[in-house]
Amino acid sequence: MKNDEIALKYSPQDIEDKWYNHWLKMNYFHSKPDDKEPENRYCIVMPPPNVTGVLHMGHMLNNTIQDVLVRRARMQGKNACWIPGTDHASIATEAKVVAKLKEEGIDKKDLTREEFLKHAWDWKEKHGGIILEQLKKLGASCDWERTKFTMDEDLYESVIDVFIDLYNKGLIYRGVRMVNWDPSALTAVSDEEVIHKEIQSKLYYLKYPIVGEKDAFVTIATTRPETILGDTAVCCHPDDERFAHLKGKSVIIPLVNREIPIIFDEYVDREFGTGCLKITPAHDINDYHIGIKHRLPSVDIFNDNGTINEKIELYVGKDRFDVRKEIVIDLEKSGYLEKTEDYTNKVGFSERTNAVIEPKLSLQWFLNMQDIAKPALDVVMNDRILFHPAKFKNTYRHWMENVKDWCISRQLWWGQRIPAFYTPNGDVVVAKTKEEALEKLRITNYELRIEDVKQDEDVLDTWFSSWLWPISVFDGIQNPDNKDLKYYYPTNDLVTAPEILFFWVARMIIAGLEYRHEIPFKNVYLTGIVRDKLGRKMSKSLGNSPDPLDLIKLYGADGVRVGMLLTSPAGNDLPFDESLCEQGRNFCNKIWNAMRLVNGWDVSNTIEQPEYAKVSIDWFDAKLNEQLAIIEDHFAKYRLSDALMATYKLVWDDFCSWYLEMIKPAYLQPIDSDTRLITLDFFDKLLQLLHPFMPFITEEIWHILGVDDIKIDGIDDCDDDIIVSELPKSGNFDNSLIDKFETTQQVITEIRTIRKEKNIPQKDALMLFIKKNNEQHETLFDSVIQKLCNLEKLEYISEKLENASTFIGANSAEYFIPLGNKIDKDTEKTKLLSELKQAENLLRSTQSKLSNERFVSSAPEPVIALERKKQSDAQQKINVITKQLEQLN
RNA sequence: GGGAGCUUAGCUCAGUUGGUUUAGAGCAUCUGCCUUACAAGCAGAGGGUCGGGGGUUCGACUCCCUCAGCUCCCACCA
Repeated sequence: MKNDEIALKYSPQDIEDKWYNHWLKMNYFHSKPDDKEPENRYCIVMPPPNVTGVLHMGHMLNNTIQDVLVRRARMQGKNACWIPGTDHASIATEAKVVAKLKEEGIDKKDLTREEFLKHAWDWKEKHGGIILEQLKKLGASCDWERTKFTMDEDLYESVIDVFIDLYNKGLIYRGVRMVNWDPSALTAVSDEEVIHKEIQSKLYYLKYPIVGEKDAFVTIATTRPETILGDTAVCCHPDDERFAHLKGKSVIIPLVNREIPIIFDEYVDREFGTGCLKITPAHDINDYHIGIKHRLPSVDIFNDNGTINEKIELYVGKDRFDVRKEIVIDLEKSGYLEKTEDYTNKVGFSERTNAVIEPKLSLQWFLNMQDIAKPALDVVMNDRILFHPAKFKNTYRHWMENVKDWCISRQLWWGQRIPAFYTPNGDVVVAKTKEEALEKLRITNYELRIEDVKQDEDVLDTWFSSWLWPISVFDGIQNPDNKDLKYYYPTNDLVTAPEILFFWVARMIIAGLEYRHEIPFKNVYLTGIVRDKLGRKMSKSLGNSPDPLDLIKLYGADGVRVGMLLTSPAGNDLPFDESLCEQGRNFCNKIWNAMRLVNGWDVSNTIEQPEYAKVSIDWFDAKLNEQLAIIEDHFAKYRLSDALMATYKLVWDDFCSWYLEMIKPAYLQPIDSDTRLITLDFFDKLLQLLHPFMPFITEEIWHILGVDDIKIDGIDDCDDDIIVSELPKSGNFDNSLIDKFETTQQVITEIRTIRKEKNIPQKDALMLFIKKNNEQHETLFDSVIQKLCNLEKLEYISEKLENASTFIGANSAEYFIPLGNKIDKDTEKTKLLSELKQAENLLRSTQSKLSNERFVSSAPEPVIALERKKQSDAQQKINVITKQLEQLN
């Protein structure tokens, strides 16, 4: 393509869809098992986003990282597979569906389970997968043919099978748990849906008369006086001497007039309140456990809607808050209220209805985690699974060592329904179908009919399906020997957020070890949270999150990807700022313009390769290989931001600012063909290196600079797309070349500074005279200095030059640029004096070290040698400066 | 209340088992340039007593103690 056909600025909108469709058409994203060895296979399973969700910045970061990893693996010749999918997210999705129905005037309570699920599936069909379509705009190279959904038939069945299996192993049981009951919505809500707020409330001190002792009381403090209706004991600390005399006694509940025992338990905090606690097992989880320990009865005082139930003889049918007011008055009247104090405590509110949450005991399904968690702890502690960054190992261990049983039932309809079946008299069996359940139940009750059998109404926790994800996407639960599973499992990398380390990552490891006897992934890359400038988490409810698709429109997908990755080392939060995307876009444009430069050259086969081009090529070749090794190392350590930054600097600074300036021919002059070819080769390698980060622009430029004779669908040379090209590998390089050029760069910078100070335009040629003061002086890059600084002459001299601007380079070489009357002795002198001061400081610090006996005797030899070299360098420099100063005077 | 982590330039972060410089990078800032690849740019420059204090050491951003501030996780007190 000719330059006059190429846009002056990179325009992502024109090419992104073109290339994405092309990649899809060529089926590059699709992977199937082949005969490659395990080390040449690469697989990531995407953390499935909520099926009805829309793309937010967190997804952008997470999926950009995965795409970088999978594209790099693909270019390393691995059979790379990235499996996408969505999660049914039972709570969130059900809430959305309920809200949508409400808008239509439909109340969930008026629907049957089947009717509701029909609505939910309709919603899923309509909105499900929008998020996956959005990921395509980002450039995500997922194997879309393998897209899964956690409620797909096979994944659904896998969950049921696992439940049955764990039940049969005796690991799943039913138990009582305190749930967060929303008396307004009449449902239990999850911990995540409870908002804790600080509330100004009161602490009521109530007097309980002691049985058999006249006018003797024990005082307890409570924030919820209405719950005395459900008291079944009063509890003190066994070592608390104040209450020692109460052992074996009992008290009367005020107003209720029920006698309850005084018990002793170390749970009680002696410092709080009166040191004496009332026990209400039905309405507090701690009280519940104390109740079990001390075999106390449990008195449930509330109806589901938060009113007092009929079993309680007082205040029946009245609301809990009304009762609180009334009971305080009644207690006071009867003389049982000792005092009230202001008190601040935290109260849970329902996120959905804003009702005060009532802790309520209920029967739930649990998974015993004790034994199955152990191996999952080991594989992380012994580094079979690596966390990036490793600091999360601590948090993981802490959790796994204190693991609690997992409550896996949820009072919802959207999800995998628990395969437990009940008879009218309360017998329970676990079975795959109702028919199977009936069969089992008939063993003891052969008269039972199918309509007598009722399935559990609850569904399983969403995580109980996602913990199987790395296995179930391959149908590995139902088909443990299938080819895909054997090929791709264990997967390589998992990219996710630290917030769900326990909810999800730990449980996947547990499931992997339980069902495959093998870890599910080898590396876990933990991303941070995307925050706004004020440090707040970006969220839809705060409205502080930009729409990722708008950003892509503005800056291009590549620009946004670079922006996301620039400041997000693994495990660190990402303080997002749109200017980061701007930086990404600017980088695209820089690469684009470098392409326009290289693409626009006329080539000559007759002119010889200039000396400056030869050395420049040697230098850049060394630099490239040096940086390739560094970038490979960054990737090996999962330091993606560092890898990107190293690439960024290699392209922008080393290639564009130095190399291209060094080799580019004068205006309208042709370039020799050798230099052009090698430059194109460098460019290709850089594009390949950039491709995982910036897939679109690199594919476009790859084709513009590539051979352009074959065209398919208007696209050049289809067999040779960068996405499937072979990534360059680091090779040997001459390190001394890099060092030598570094001193050259310093010389060039000094000359540019002089030009700037003296206001000499670049087009005015200068003369440079150099006085070597050391045999080590390097002349290799003189031709480059001459070219970049526009020197008409570069000459070595043995005597100092007057009326020249001077500076001192490496090895104390003196550089002179004759400027005639432009020289101002005073400024030259100040310059020299400040350099002298620096050199003297260095000399002093080295001398003090070297004169220290103990330093010389205990420091290792190389350290001392270095110090000696610093000393002699400083000394030499001081001598040179001193002489120059003498001449100025 | 328990646990983990963090504190280096205006911002975001590197700094590997203490000794490669006079502690680095990107962005931002300042100065000069519309120099025919690129003003979404070029060239140059400035900026840090490495949170405070103490200790170990010939030598500390790096190791130990202590104080202060911030963050996250878990559990929540009637």
